[in-house]
Amino acid sequence: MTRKDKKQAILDTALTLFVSQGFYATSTASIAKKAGVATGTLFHHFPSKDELMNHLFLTIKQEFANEIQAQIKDSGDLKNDAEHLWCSAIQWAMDNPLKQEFFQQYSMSPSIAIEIREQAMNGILGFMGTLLQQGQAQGLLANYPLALMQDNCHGQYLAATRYFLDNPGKWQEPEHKQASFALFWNAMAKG
Amino acid sequence: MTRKDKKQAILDTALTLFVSQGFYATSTASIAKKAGVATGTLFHHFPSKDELMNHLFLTIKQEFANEIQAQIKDSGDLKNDAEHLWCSAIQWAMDNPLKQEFFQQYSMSPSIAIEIREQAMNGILGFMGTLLQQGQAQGLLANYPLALMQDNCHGQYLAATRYFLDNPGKWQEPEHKQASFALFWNAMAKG
Amino acid sequence: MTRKDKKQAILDTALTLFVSQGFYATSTASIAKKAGVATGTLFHHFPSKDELMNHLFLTIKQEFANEIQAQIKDSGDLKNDAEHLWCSAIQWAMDNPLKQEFFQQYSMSPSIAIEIREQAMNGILGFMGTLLQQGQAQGLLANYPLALMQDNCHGQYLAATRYFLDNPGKWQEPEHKQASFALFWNAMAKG
Amino acid sequence: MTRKDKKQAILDTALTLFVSQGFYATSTASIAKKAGVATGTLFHHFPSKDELMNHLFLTIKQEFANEIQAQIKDSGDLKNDAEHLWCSAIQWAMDNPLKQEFFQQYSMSPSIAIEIREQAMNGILGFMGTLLQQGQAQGLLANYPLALMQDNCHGQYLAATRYFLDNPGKWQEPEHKQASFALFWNAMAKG
DNA sequence: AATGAATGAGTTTTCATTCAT
DNA sequence: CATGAATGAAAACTCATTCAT
Repeated sequence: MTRKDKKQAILDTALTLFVSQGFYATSTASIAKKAGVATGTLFHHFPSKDELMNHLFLTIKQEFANEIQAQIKDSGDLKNDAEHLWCSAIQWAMDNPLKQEFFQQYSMSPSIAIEIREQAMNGILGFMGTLLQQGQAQGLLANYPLALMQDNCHGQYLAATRYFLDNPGKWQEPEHKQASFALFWNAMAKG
Repeated sequence: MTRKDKKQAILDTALTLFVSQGFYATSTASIAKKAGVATGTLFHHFPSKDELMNHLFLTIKQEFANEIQAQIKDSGDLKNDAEHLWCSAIQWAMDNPLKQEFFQQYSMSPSIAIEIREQAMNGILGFMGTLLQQGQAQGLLANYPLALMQDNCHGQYLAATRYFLDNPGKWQEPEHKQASFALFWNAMAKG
Repeated sequence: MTRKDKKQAILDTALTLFVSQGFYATSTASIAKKAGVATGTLFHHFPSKDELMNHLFLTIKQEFANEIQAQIKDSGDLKNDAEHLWCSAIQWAMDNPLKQEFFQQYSMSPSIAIEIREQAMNGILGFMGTLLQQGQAQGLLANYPLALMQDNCHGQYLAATRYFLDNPGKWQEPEHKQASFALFWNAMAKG
Repeated sequence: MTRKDKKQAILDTALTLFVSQGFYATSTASIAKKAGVATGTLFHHFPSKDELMNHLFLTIKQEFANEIQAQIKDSGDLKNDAEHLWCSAIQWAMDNPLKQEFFQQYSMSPSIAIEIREQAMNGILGFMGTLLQQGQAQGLLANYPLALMQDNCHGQYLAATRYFLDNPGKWQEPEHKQASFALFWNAMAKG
C-alpha cells in the first residue's frame, strides 16, 4: 500500500465508522485497525482526531460544492435551471449516501468546530445566495429576506435527502421527484 | 432540596450542558456538581447517562407536542389555522431556546438511540399528518406524497427556528415572521 | 413479616446469593430487594456486610457441629462409630447443599476474616482431635502427627462432599458410599 | 524494562497481591503501581482483570503440571513411583508457596470462571486417572470408582500442602513426610 | 514513513453505608 | 423498628496521543 493509499484508507474508514457509530464511539485505534494501518500511522497523516474530522468534513463539502457548481446553467429559464440544480444535488446524495449521512449527522454537531462548519456553510450557500438574488431581480422569486430564504433552501434540501435516503426506491418515481421540486419551487417563487 | 427538586435540577443542568458542550463532552460528574448533588444521586434517578439523555429527549418532545396540540384550531379557515400553528411552534422555540437548540442538535445525532428518536418523531409528526390530509381533502393543499410533505414541514420548521434563534430580533419584525410562514404555506398549498 | 422473619429472610437470601454469585458480586441492595426488605433494614440487623457474612459463617458452622456432635457414639466399635460419623457428616452436606457449597467456597476465602475462619475450624476440628487420640490410644489408628491427620480428615471430607454434590445420585449407591468411607478409614487405620 | 519484563512484572505482582489481599480487594491500579507500569499498560496486555486472573491461573496450573509430569517414572515398583510423585508434588508447593497458596484460594472460588477451573482440573487430574487405572490393573490399588479416587487424591494433596505450608519445618522431618505419604497410599492401596 | 507498546488523565458506574422521615 | 433517597469514595476500563525502534 502506498502512502496515498494509506491516507485514503484512513479517510474512507473514518467516514464509514463516524457515520455508523458516531464520532465519539469511534476510537482512532479502531479506524487504524479497520484501515489496515498501525495506530501511529493515523497520527502521521493527521495531527489529531479532530483534525481528521475537520479534513473529512471540508473534503466532502468541497466535493459536493464542485459537483453542484458544475451543474449551474444559465439557460434563461430560471425554473428549469433550478430544477436541474435541485435534482443534481439530490442525485449526489443518492450516489453518495454515506457522505450525505455524514453531512446530516455532523452539520449541527459539536463534534466539528463551529468555525469549520461555518466556513463550509458559507462556501456552499454562497452561490445559492447569488442565484436567489438573480431570481429576485428577474421578478421570479419572492422578495423575502435573503438569509431566511437560504436557510429555508438548506432545510428543504436536508428534508428531501432524508426522505429519499430513507425510501431509496422513491427517487426513481417521477411523481416523488417532481413533488420534491414543486415543494421547493413553490416556496421560493413569487406569488 | 426535596426529591423532585434534585431530579429536576439534574435534568435542567443536563439540558444546559448537553446543549452548550455536547453530550460526550459533558461528564456525569460535571452535571452532578453543577446541579448541586452527589454523583451517585444522578445514578439513583437515572440508570445511566444514556437513559438520562433519552428521558430528557422524550420529556422535551412531549412538552413541545402538548403545547402545539393545544393550539390546534378548526376555524374553517385552514390557512389562518395553519399560520397560527406555525407561529405558535416558532414562538415555543423562541420561548425555549435551550430546548429548541437541544432538539436541533440531537434530533439527528447518534447520541440518542434510534428507536427513541423515531418514537418521538412519530408522536409529534403524527398530528401533522392528520392536518395535511384534511387540507388535501379540502382541496387546499397539494396532493404530494404525505410522508414527503411531513418531512418537508419538519425541515422548514428546523430551518426557520435556526434562523430566528440566530437572529433573535427578527422574530419581532412582521415582515420576517410573515415571510417565514409564506415560504411554508406556498410550499404546501395547491397551485 | 415479623422482625425475626425479616432477619431470617436476609440471612437466607444472603446465603443463596453468596453461593450463586460470590460475596463481592452480591450487593447489599440486591440481598435486601430479594429478601423483600428495605436496604436500611439490613443494616439494622447487621452492622456491616462483613458482619453479615461472619454471622452466616459461624451460624452454619455451628449448625453443622451440633448435628455431627449429636451423632457421636461410643459403642466400643471404633470403626463402626467412625463410619456412622462419616456418613452423618456427608448426609448433612447432601441435606444442606447450599450450606455445604458455602462452606466449600468460603472456608479458604479472604472474604471471611482469618480469625473467624480459625475460630470455626477449631470449634469443629476440636472434637475430631479427641476422637483421633482415642483411636490412637486404643491402637486402632496410626500414630501419625495429630495435626496432619486432622488436616487430612478435613481434606478427605471436602473431597467426598464435592464428589457427591457433583454426582448426587451416587450417594444412594452403597458401593460409592462404602468406598468413600473405606478411603478415609484405610488412610487413618493402623497398618 | 522490555516488553516481556512489563507483562511479567504485572503477572508477578498480581499473583502476590491476589494471594495476600484477595482478588476483589486488589485494584488493577494497585497492581500496575506496584509493578511499575501505567494502568493502561495492564489493559494493553490483558483485556480485563478477569482475563488477567484466568491467564495467571492457567499459567500456574500448566507450570505445575509440567513439573509433575516430568517426574513420572515407571520403575516397576508402583509404590516407590507413587511416593516419588507425591513428594515431588509437595516439594513443588514448598518451592512455590505463593503459587500453591493461590491454588488453594482460587481453585474453588467464583473469582475464576467455572470453565477455566474445569479446563485446568481436567488437564492436571487427567494423568492421575491414568496412573490410578494402571495401579488397579496391577491389583495394587483398590477398585473404587475412579472419579471418587481422583477427587480424594486432590483433597489429600490440598490438605497435605496446607499442613506443610503452615508448618514449614515439618517437611524436612522424615517422620512427617513419610506419614503424609502413608496416609495417602493406605487410602488408595488394595486392602 | 511506519509501527504498536506504553502512557495516565479522564470516564461512567457501583455500592456499602447513613439518616431524615 | 423500617424505609429508601442520598452520598462520595473507589473501581474498572478507555483512548487520544507519544515515541523508541
